[in-house]
Amino acid sequence: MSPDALALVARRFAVLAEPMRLRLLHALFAGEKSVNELVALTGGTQANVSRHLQTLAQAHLLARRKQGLQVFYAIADPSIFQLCELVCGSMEKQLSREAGVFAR
Amino acid sequence: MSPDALALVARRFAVLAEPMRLRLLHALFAGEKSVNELVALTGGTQANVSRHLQTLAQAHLLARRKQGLQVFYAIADPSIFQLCELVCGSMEKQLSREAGVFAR
DNA sequence: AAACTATATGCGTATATGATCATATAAGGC
DNA sequence: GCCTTATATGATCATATACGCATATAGTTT
Repeated sequence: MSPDALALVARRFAVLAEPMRLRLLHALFAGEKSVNELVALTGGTQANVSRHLQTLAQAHLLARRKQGLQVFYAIADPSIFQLCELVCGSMEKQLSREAGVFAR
Repeated sequence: MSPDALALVARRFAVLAEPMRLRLLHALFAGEKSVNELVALTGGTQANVSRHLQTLAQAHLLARRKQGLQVFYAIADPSIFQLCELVCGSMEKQLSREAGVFAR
């Protein structure tokens, strides 16, 4: 495994390592949304949401589509879905005997 | 998705977002190894390797086994293998037309 | 017990990155 | 052209964390 490849994989994980970005991805699971919609759905500030969307787009996880005044973002890398399933599944197992954070 | 759950998933990704930790996981793909072996394999300092191993163990990704003077670490969460396959596969697609970082 | 080996940890520093505020850019309506 | 709306970005601050050095702990050998 070359150092370059390692750095790229690490970067990919780092992009996924922020709660607000996970919130945004989760909100986009249902389909394409505008920045304003995402601001409303996540409860973040406009500036912060915009920045995180840019981070996700630069990582090629989101696609950006401009239409008039609005910018629409959508999930561009379907492997995200499997990734989340995998991680959530693994963590449910780990926490199965502890408090039911994932339960409800 | 509760904020608690999001924070936990984000934490899981953060643990995987460091090149040295990925190096250690990669080295452990072949099976259990002592800290000294991992120091030799990764080229890191003993202190740094020890710290990263602790981080991975606290995240329940590695199991720790003490035997005499040595401590052996091994992959405890098999979902790691699928995770890496998934991410690497996704990135190969993304980079397929660019420089062959993953090629060789 | 003293010396040695393997591993872990406290501390200081450098760097990265997230949040906020204010402002800039871009596009549409008047 | 001017005003409004939607989004992006520059500057700053606060926080997190990786690394290196030195040292502590645990276990072995003699």
